[in-house]
Amino acid sequence: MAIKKRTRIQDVAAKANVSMMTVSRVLNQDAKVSDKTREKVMKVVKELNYRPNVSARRLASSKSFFLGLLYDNPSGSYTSQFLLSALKSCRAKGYHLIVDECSDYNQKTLESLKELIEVSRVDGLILLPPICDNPEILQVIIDANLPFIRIAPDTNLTASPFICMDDYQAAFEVTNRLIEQGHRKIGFIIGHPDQGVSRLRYQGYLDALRSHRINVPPEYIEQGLFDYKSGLDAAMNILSLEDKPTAIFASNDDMAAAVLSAANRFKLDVPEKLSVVGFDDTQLASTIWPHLTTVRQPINEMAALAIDLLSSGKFADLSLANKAQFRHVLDFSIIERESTQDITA
Amino acid sequence: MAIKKRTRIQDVAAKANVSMMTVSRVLNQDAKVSDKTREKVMKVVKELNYRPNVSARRLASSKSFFLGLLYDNPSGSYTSQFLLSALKSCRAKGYHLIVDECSDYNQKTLESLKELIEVSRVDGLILLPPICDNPEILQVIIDANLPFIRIAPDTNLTASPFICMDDYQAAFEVTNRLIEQGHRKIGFIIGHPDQGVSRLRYQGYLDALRSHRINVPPEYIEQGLFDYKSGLDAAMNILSLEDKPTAIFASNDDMAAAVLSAANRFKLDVPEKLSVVGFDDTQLASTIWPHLTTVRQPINEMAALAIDLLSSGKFADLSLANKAQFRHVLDFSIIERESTQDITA
DNA sequence: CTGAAAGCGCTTACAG
DNA sequence: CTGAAAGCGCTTACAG
Repeated sequence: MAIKKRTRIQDVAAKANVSMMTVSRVLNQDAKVSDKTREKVMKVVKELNYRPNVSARRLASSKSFFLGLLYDNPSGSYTSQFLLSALKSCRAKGYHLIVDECSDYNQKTLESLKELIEVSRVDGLILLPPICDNPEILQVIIDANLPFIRIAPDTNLTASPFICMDDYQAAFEVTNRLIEQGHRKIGFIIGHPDQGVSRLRYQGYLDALRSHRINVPPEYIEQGLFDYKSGLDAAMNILSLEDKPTAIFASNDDMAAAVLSAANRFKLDVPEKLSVVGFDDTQLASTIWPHLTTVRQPINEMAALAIDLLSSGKFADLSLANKAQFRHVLDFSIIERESTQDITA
Repeated sequence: MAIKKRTRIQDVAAKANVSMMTVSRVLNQDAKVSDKTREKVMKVVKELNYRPNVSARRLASSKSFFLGLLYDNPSGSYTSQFLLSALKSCRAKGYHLIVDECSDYNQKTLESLKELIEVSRVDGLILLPPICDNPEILQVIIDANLPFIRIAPDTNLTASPFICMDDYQAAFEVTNRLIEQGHRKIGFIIGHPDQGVSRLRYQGYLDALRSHRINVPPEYIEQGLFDYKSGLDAAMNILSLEDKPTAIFASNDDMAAAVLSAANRFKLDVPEKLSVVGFDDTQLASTIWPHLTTVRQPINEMAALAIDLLSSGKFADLSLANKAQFRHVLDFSIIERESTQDITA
């Protein structure tokens, strides 16, 4: 089979009657090209369907066209969904994503990170929660003077631009929704104490209750760890109470799934006897029965934005001074499914 | 901050008193180097912690050091687990993985694949089921004369080396286990008809019953599609029967989760009144309650092996003549959890 | 078995 | 605003 030669920058230059340099400048958004030349070049680029050779570009330039993604928990569907989106965005932008797992945080993690910076020479880094709040890791990245973006960070909010959703508002609204549906006795399972979103969701829940002058007994509130087991323990405690709540809001879907199981053990039909709300809208939410009412996180959008910020030179301008570019709060939505019910009737 | 210069092949060559070429040969496993020279070079490589620059290598050589992964279903935890492992293995071998989604199979899919081959110039491809059985896709890859490995293929078994587990044997054994536990009335939910593993699992179930001379009424067997909804429909049908089974074996975990929900609706306690078995040991299996008894697929091992075969030059030797290298059947294991119970007592 | 030269396809740095 | 030269760090192809 004859192997088709890939179009090179030279081919474009020849056909457009300019030098390679000019083509290179056009492609790299260099300002110093006349509009006329730029258009001429772009026309040929499209005709020839030219796509720069990433390896040559990487070799010649100071940029590596690698981006790194650091994550903690490989099993979470949050992580894998984010990863898939990030991979897709990177490919579209001619970058490659290097993924590094940082669970079991230890000295090796830091060495692995340093290798990512020094050997792979990533141009930028994305940190998922909760690794994005680890001070030692942040310090290494800051020392290397590397651009990085954090997803839903909790601390050091001025250390880097970050992307998040309004966890507080989402929890507030979904709690409000339960109240609208007639619920007054609403239990809550708090998320993992290491994650900032846990506090935000908890506060949203509390404030929604307060704004309706609803008091909730302390036994209705349990600490969880974002996993199924902790959710089950918490739910068993709450549902063992003499005076049971009519609804339980769990800080993520995994724990909400556990609430479903606990309700089952207590022979409490969901949603007839107990409404259950989760958070995240992971795949689990529409896998278990009844399907969970939950809050959808814009995971794909977060990933795409992170890659976009890091790959487009925009990052250089970012600073605390430039607030608008610094903090990105994306929209969530509340998904009502079969696990909640209006009890005003 | 002073940027540390990366060690280059020249640095190694200089320190080892040989030419760059010799270092290159040692690193690329070229046979024609004396043992003495090889050792000398390797010693320096280790001392300097030299790691070749992938981009330079890629640019100079005919290999791209890119591997492609084609998958269908992005939401399956099977897919994401495979992906994560493959990513890890690739990085360890100096390769990069380009991931391409082929769901909604259409003309665009083929074009995207051609781009992967012609523009990205992948050195090899991994196909996940069921895309690995698509004849048009296979034809494109074969025409391009590209090495590829399929995971759990159903058809065209001689078209490429493949990796799988013994789905038949696993289904046989897990059904046997149910029989040992006293179950005689065992329902079954078949997997998606497009996937070869569905038939293998079904056959394993049938043969286990037959080997114990157990007859099962046809109403105990339902067709599913590997998703929750189809599993729910199937389970509702089976559990609506007057003479209910004491156990249901679903062809994957998602459908087994649905059986749990259906049992719940019929007020059948699991495992007291109904034992439930899944397949795959995805995260879901240990998330829902009760935790599922299921078959663990060696997903991580499959991914690592696929990358290993494609990245090590071994592939060139592979052919039908070399059977041992052609068909890789990895070990499974049966995981017993809380969804099954012995009823002989 | 080992090496000197050329080149992969880009960008950097310097000119004009 | 545009271009000619040099070089990124490797490997291929050719010598010896």
